[in-house]
Amino acid sequence: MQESRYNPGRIEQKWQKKWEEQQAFYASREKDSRPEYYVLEMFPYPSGRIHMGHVRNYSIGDVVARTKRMQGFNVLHPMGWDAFGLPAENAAIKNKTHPAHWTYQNISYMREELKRLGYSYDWSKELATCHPGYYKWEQLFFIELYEKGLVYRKKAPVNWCPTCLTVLANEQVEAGLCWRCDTMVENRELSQWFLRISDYAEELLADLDKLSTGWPERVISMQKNWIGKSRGMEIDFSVQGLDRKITVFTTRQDTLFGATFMSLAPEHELVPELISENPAKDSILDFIDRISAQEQEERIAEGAEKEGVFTGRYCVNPVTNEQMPIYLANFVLLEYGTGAVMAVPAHDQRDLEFAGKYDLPVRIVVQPEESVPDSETMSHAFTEPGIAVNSGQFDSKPTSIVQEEIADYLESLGIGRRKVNYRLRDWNISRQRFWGAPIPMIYCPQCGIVPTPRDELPVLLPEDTEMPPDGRSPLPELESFVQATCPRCAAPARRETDTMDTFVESSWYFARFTSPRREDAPFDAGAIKHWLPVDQYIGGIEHAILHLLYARFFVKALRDLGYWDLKEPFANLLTQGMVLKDGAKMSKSKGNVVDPDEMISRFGADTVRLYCLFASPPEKDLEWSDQAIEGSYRFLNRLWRLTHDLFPVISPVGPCLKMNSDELSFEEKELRAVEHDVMRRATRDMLERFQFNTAIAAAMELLNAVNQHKDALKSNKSGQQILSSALSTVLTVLAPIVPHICEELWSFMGYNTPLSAARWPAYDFQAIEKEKITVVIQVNGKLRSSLNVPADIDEEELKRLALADSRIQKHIQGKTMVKLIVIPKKLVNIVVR
RNA sequence: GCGAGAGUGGCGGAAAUGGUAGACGCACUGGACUUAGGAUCCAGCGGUUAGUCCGUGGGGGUUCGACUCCCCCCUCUCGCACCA
Repeated sequence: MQESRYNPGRIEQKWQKKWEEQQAFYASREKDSRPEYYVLEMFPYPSGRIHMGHVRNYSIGDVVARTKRMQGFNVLHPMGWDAFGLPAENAAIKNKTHPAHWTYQNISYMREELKRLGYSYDWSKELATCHPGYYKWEQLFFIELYEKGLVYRKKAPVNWCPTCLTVLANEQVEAGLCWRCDTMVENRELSQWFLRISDYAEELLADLDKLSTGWPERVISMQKNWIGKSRGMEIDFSVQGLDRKITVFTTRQDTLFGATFMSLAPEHELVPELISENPAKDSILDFIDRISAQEQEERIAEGAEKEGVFTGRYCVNPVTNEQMPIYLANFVLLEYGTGAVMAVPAHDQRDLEFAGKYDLPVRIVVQPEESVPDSETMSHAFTEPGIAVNSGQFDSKPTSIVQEEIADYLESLGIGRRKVNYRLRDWNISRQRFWGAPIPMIYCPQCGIVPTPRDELPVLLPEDTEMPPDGRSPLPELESFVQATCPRCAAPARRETDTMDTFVESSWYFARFTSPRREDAPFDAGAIKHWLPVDQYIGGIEHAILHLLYARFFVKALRDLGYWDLKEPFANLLTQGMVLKDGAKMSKSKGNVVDPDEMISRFGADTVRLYCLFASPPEKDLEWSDQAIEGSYRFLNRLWRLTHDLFPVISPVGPCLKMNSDELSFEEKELRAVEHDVMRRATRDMLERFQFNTAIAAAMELLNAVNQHKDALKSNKSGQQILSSALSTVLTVLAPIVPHICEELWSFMGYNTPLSAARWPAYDFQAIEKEKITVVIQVNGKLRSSLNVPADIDEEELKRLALADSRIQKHIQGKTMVKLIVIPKKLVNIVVR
């Protein structure tokens, strides 16, 4: 017996159980001829509880998965856990337990939370990246990449976070602060493992074009920016009195004649030699120490004073043959280009400021066409293109030409080379942490660095260890872990104790989802071919650079290891906006967190899902409102009540019922027209535009129309059928959004196959066509009247009616009609003078 | 500074290709039903008037007609930033 009151708790549990028993969302590629569709949401870190951002992300993904299924696709929709990471270590220390324990506990709690939301995941594909069955393959990739030369170890100045006690990748440093804990990052020298992502810079950049139809412009531009390609030259300058040359990178070789001094990064490798005979050596060393000791942030802070020191040496400008004093300058970065800059003060603002401070010559070599700047008084460098002057044989030519001609000239002399430079650096994946995938390398005193043999993988993370309370990784002191035998010479050796950056795990999990239990290989080749690339990827904009760039790189690197011929991981990307409360991101410190569990127990999962999708379109930020969510709850109650009220007259006729319109009454046609039009709009909004808010609005309109027409229609057979069809359409459209209540009402209406397996109906275009339509009449483009006329009215008749309209008459009387514009079925515009 | 996105009622937001601005919802107002209602139902709801006029950040322009297209400007958000 049906309850008359809407009880979300009861029905949600009921349907979740049914879906699970029936394995309704199990994805198999065997014996399935349907086209495949892979929809994936960014998997969560198992922090303990899901938050509203997850709910929004996964609700969007679930609508996509469910609509695609209804559309006849074989949908893969998996979920898993990005399970390595520092918080587990901190929690383990605090609770005197093992990070694995904390992590798996969180996973089981959060899995239940997700299940309570009714997402249509294929839980049989679930994976956790901290499981040896997962990271084993990551270790294999590491070794294969090492053997291919795409992994290397080098001593490098690294970003060290003193709070997290680990190294951070450049991408993980935001304005000089640790991305995770906002601590000021320090510079340190450490030997680290790097992935050669910079080898793929050009391909990563070029392939962004392939993504331009499926990815947001914003993300593409951020990635382009990050890769930072610039074209220019490397130019050699010989140092006077030393058999050395300094190589610079410049994009403005056309200004070479204006290069009047040289700026080096204080850490530049030639510096010791350059200053070795300088009597003021000590003060120069002091300068270097001072600058090097500066925090990264301080050194590159906006408006930081230009500072430098003269080395006492000169180099020679190869085209003017003039002496250029060599300076060390605080603003020159060792990491970019060659760590050396030819200074052209007239045409570079930084160089101009530096020249002003140290009284160095300014020589104008590019002029705008109209005016001539004065090198004595200029305060802003002229950086635009212009005409070359003071540039020998290149004079009077436009700089764009000079660019090429100087490049040719320097190349012919062998002192310069055209060069493309990228801002993208290699990816440092070493972390001095415990809770991560161990880097599978062995240090042998005789043989050096040797990979762990493949048949010894995985290098297991010890499960019986205790976390040192100071937060350091226990691995270096854990002899049972560290002690190894050299695979090459069998001598006692030591294991690498660094673990991998957790972004490595998330760089390939989407592929593992296609065959997550496979034990003899990372991927099932057939499954890869079948499912990949991900058709629709959904997640937060905060991953626009880090995660998405790494994943793209991994796909290309694994392609080069022979795993697939895939070029890109994610064909389409949807970046959803943040969930805000009181205009700000939810956070514990602000005390504006809305707890999903609490909302679910108050209103039910369907209401929470509905609100998340209705309050704004997916890409925009969503402002959480405790008041507005009640509106969503009210709507579901209305849907429930109306369906029950109509119970005596409704029957399972199917959505968008095909009927012969000629035999219907006016009201019947009206409702039927709304129904089919709503179906049309919902199809467009949900399937093509991912604008669920307007699709929901359409469903609400249809329910309003049912309510409005119900008394007139429920007394006869065809009216009842129209009502039943309209209600069925409401349920069908809303099924992907609020699946539990729709399933319940669907079965209540008498359907005996579940809505989750129903087909997305086709609407009847003719049903939408109305017999009488409203045509707007304008005079000089201003709305003056409107007419209710037959849809098939003849144009001449429409003009006649428009001109005869009394309200129109008033506006055109005594004036000359210049023009009469008729837009069929829309409007008439009378232009008078 | 460079790149991207966005400015529409009290609020969240609608308006494919230029063609009734404000769909849908929240809040609010009035009414009905009720012992009561913060439940539900019905009606109203951009501003302003006597029929009007004004309204999509501001200013120009194109057009019979502009939230939509073009130019200039302002504001906000995000990303990058002493990148040579």
